Amino acid sequence: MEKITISKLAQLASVGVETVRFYQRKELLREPKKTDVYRTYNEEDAQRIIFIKRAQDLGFTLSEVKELLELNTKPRNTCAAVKDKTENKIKEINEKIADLQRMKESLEKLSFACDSGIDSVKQYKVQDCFSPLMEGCKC
Amino acid sequence: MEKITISKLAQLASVGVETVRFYQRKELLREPKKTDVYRTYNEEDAQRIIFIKRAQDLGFTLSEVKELLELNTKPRNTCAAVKDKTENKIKEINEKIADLQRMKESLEKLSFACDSGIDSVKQYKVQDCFSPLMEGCKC
DNA sequence: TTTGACCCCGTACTATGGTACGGAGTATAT
DNA sequence: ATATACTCCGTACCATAGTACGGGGTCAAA
Repeated sequence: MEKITISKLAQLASVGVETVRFYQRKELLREPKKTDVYRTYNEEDAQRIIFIKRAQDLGFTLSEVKELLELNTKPRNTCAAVKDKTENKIKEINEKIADLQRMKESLEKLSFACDSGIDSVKQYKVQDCFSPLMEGCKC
Repeated sequence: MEKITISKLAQLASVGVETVRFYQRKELLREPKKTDVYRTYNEEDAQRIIFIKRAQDLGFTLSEVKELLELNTKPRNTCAAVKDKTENKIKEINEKIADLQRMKESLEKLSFACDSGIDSVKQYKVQDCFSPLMEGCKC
């Protein structure tokens, strides 16, 4: 098995070398032991970076991702604390999904309006179109 | 009806005055006519800002939000073009929802593992926990 | 042994989305 | 008429998430 250098790791995880170094500075990724002069990584490191990227795509910030990653790796986290944080993240995700669903419905309405011709689209103002997003707003 | 000044607008939309000015510079918000020396806003301006904020929360960048807002306001947008952009946004949203759903399932697994006690949680490594997120990855 | 590709490290620069600051004018209440 | 609160404008600064750069060391093949 070949040694995984930083550039190989970056390649495996589809990020830049600088991004790997950046994640290490931010303590999102461990600083691997230097067997000789150079750092040697393993597959878990690659998986970790891929995880970070995915979570980021879902709208989590790097510090939130860090939290997620630490949920079950820090020994001081009691079972209850882990469950608590996890449940909070689930709630956040549920809210995001609900918002996206509303947004989607609005866009579908707009798309449908497009089928009936330009005039009906013109009548369909932004504020009307996205009104489900504005629910509960009294301004 | 009272005049809506910039600070009132900011208050209505729960943002800072500087944010309003920033959105104007970015052309996300119109520069209102100055009836006298000061700018006077209306309720639509407030709704627009609230919309921007909501869309942002869903993971849209300001330039994406701008696109969304321009979907049906620019007269040059033909019906077909509007529909096209709209459909693309719907696809994006569907992908985001699917990702969030997977993430949620993973977190629910973790939460469930917590119920069985600390040992099973400890055995539940990050990479295992979030494995649904890693599907289709061969590294 | 030298050339090219890679590594190390620190520092600087970029874009996004604001936030703050400072000097000047205006509006209003006392 | 003067305080103070608000407006205007430009510019500078901040955090986040990288990206680039430059000077040096190392390694492996020709």
